Amino acid sequence: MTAAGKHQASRPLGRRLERAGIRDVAAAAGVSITTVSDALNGKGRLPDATRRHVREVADRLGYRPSAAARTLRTGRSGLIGLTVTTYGEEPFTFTEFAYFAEMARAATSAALARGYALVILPASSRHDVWGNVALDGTVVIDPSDHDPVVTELVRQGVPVVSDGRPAGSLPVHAWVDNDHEEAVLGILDHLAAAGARRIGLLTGTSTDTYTRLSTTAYLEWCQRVGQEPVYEAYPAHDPCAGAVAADRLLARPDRPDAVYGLFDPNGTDLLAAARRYGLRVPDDLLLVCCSESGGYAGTDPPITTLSLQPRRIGTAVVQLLIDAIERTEGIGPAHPVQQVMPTELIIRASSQRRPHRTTVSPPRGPARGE
Amino acid sequence: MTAAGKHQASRPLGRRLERAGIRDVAAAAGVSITTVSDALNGKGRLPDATRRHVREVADRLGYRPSAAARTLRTGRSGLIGLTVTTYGEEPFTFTEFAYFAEMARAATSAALARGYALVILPASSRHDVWGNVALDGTVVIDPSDHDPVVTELVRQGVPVVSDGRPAGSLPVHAWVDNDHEEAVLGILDHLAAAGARRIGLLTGTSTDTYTRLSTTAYLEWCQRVGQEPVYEAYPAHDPCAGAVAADRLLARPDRPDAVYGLFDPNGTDLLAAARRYGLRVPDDLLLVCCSESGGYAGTDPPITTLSLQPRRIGTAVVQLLIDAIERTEGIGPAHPVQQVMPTELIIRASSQRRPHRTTVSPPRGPARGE
DNA sequence: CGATCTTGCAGAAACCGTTCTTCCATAGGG
DNA sequence: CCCTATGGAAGAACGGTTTCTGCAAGATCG
Repeated sequence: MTAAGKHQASRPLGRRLERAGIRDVAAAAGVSITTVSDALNGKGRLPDATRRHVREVADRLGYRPSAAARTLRTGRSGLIGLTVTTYGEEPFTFTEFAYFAEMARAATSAALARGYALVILPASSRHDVWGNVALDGTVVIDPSDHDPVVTELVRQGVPVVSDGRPAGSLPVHAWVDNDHEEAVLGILDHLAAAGARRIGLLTGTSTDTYTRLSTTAYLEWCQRVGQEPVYEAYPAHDPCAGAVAADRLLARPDRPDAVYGLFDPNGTDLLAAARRYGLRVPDDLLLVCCSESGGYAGTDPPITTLSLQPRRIGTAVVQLLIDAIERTEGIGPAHPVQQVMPTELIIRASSQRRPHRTTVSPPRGPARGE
Repeated sequence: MTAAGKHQASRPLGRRLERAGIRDVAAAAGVSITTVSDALNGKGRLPDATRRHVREVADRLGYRPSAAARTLRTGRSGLIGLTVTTYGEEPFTFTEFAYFAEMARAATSAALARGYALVILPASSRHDVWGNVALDGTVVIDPSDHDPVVTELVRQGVPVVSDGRPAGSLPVHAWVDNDHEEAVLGILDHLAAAGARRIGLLTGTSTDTYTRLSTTAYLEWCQRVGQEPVYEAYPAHDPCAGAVAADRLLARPDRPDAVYGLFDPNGTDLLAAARRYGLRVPDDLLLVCCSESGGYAGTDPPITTLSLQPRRIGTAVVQLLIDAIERTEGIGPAHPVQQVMPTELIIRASSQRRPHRTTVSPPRGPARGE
């Protein structure tokens, strides 16, 4: 065959120094390329002797299959994108920082455990970067209303799973989120039970679902229990604005006697503001904030925090995504899979008026009666 | 030509649905594949009319060049690995967490700005993951003594730049680090100037260069000024051990009247311990810790921190790496490029004995005299 | 007017691992 | 004894891009 002849002939001169290729292994082992591939990937029908021999030769030659070639042929890169909606030009959000870090960590672990690696790709990336990397799927943290990148990806058939329920009609394949309403209601009830009469809220001005759902839950709760809402909203991506907002909240004439802060730094912000106004926590002011930072166990007083459990979420998101990727590339379910994860309220001194009275419960029985 | 004929003939049946390839664009535009490639990459000698036409057709077809194919051909993936030495099984270190997050953020930005994306790849990853992704280079944070992954990468000719000077004789292409000795000496002098008589150190048991250099600097300083060293070392990756070590340090009979903590959580750890022993900060105990957390501005009292400037380091590391990658693939300098970055001491109340006396400096002149 | 240079574009090799198809040989069944 | 089933392995196609080579035609120059 002319084609074959030409191909063979051109081989030697095209050979560069560089690493050993599959051909070299085949030649060294005295078998065909196919046999090498099959032996290394455990695929064909080969006697164990051949398999062992090929593996040994490959090892000796320091053979590493080319990731690029494999990706080209199989259409799988083993790469998962991790996207964060950005405020401003920085690739990550400042506000949910500890959250993001924890979540990313868990996601990385989970992906690695299944043989995938994570690529950090902020939504605001130059478009060419998105085009230049072959992704098997993408995790989107807190997708914004009609994220162009996400829509584009979905249109191209790339599986997308979001952390946080998608706003608008973003066609993600699945999402994972906390039950934010329930979490807020739980906190408000907790504060009310601790004796709060007027609970304030420190919230954000952005339109993401977390902020929106939490705020509405607060407003509804107020309406239900007949309390006038007392809240301050600030641009959550501005680290200084939080301190200012906390101050404003405590400076109000209708000053709350308990506050829940939606963002991580709100705990210290509020604590500092309380100190300025001579308010003792928890005696004059009960405090809770949403944070993943362990630092709140060591403040004076320790502050009750709501954990969104980013580790669980990160793991779940990646599992869902990889499931979608590996679901024979076939089209997934029409409706996105949705998974709601629990939150955890870590109760510390700042939200308990009585100074740590250990209540001994009765020996047995459902000690429910008051 | 037989070869050509065969190739052409086999084309139609191999065609799958899927996205438009470069061939489709070529056909639709009525030009050759070469022309399409050149037009899109601005490479060949083409009249602007052709270029525009091809671009337009490509746009209409929604053509996206295949990243895998490009990588295969050019040998460049546009991907940079970000590796963290791990303690335990988690992919990142707990202790330097804020540091890591900030650093990663800056590195991501810097990489993106130059058209690269970052892949998170813990050193402890399953080996197959490392093999399955084509990296143009790798950033290694805090490389351990003889990291097998790093040596392997270097052997393969992949550029490696490390954050933190490499221990042992790890053959990295470049490294970036702070001047840890100078930083520690600066802090000790600062504390001494604030009236400290016996400065203690909260340090780690691990052998990384940061811990080692900082500790030696402390010991040397002690020897120089004739102070008996007072320190406690603990496994820095254990979040609880820090609190215990802080407690031990302040429980000692030769209790220090000033402490520098090498790790991020040490500030709160020490503050809590001081509170337990009834020590007032800064009156009875001066405090400094190394941290990137802005939270220390809001503690009571605010704590003086040493910032390692992870943002600058992350940026520098990536710049160095990409320079190495793009240096015509040629062999870089024999000696690794080394770049020492400044640290910043953010002085707050915890390390100043006088309660914030605003010293008005004389109108002009080098007011240096005492 | 012929020779050389430039421009505009096409052809095909190369990249490299996987997969599809084909082929051989041997053993077992009819 | 022939046919088939199956284990074992080889060969070629494939994927999509870049890049090197090279060919025509028009432009320039002597």
